[in-house]
Amino acid sequence: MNSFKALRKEELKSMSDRKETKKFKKGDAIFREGERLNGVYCVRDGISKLSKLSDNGKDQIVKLATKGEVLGQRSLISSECTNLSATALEDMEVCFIPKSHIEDSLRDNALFTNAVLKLMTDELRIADNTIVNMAQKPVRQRLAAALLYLEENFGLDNEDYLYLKLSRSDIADVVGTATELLIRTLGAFKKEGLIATQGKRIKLLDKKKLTAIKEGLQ
Amino acid sequence: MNSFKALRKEELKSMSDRKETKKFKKGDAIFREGERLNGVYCVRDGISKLSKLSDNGKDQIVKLATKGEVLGQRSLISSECTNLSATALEDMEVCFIPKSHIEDSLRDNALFTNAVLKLMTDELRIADNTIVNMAQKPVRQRLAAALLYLEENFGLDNEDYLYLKLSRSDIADVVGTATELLIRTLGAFKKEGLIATQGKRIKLLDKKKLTAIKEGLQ
DNA sequence: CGCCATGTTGACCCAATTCAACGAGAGTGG
DNA sequence: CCACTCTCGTTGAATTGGGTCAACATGGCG
Repeated sequence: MNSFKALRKEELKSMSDRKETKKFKKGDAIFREGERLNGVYCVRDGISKLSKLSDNGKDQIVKLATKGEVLGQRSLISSECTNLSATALEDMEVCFIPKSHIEDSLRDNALFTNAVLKLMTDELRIADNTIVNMAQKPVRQRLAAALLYLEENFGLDNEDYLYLKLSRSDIADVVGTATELLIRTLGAFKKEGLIATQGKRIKLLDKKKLTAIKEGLQ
Repeated sequence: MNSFKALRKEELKSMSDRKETKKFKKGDAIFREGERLNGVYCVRDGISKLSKLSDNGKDQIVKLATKGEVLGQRSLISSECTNLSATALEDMEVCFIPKSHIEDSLRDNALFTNAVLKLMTDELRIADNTIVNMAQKPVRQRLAAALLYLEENFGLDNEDYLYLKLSRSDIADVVGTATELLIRTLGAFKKEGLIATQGKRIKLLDKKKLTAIKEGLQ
């Protein structure tokens, strides 16, 4: 899933030479909506959220990006300001790859370009599906989907709780609803025995039923 | 906006030689969600909708594609079944370009690949914005946005009505709501003097106010 | 220990869906 | 040319879903 696998050895070496490794603390902004980037950020460790502020002042999380994923490539390819903000959800280690490197590889390395292209088409498919979900499905279904997604992509900690500990309001921003309703819906899931919570931590107890809910069968 | 501009003359010629021109009548399916395509469709004339069926049985229109736009390239690049259905909204003329041609050009013509890549990033930005709108904005705002979009992209007929005459339920599928609410919201706009209607035809009367509504200022 | 951010709950209100009914135009077959 | 039916547009009323505001709890952290 990492387009950088397609880079030739020399390119990789040349990138490693020049790359800066930056560290971000939990909560730090990697970049903000509307900034002009002069490179991309490749996540070496930690998890970040990509979000966009709506007119009404609320954030919508569009994507969660983790190790190996690249932030900001879109803005770079279309040479526009960033459409999204990137924020660290954990302490992160990120390496910065200057614009010129990416441009060179896009021009000279067809394998790389095709890998990026494939990534984009995958993201586009996901985005289309998300549009349908947001437009057509109630919060209960979207929350079930989000919880399963969090387990699928970020796994569990050593006590079987979801590894990624999002704040309630971050989960609400993923689902696209108000924090209060998110909490109430989590409460409903708990009452139904689908999840358990301890503080902000969440454990999935009945993935079958959650899947059924996600698909609108309950 | 057309990635085919980046094709070399020989490629274009070779494509023209082999291309089949297909005609579709209003309402015809060009392809359906889940089909496997062995080529892409380039719209020569007419307008089509790209839509996806949600679990709950309702359609969501994700994109409207018109002259010069290409349908099905995503499925082809990621070699998957189509994620969306394409349906003719008017009588259409479409030319089919077989898979092998696209693959050849993606392999050999970096200019073409980069053009497609740029297209994808643009669509991805639009998709992200749509996600935020669907998740965060009420129907009234989304409808105002949709009407302005229809004027912007498809223009007016000779009586200043929106050129593209969508059925109420198609507009509802663009906005992501039920037909009844769509009609009521149109009614509200009419009462406020923002639009006029004659049968299914719609005329925008006050684009400033519509823009304000779209942005959540009213 | 106190403070501030976050989590939680209740109550109220508005937005949106749903079901049901009716009207109007567009074929279609008699 | 007229019923006939079918789809589409429209309206009403009932119900549910979701958002908002306000209050209060809790829990890390200086």
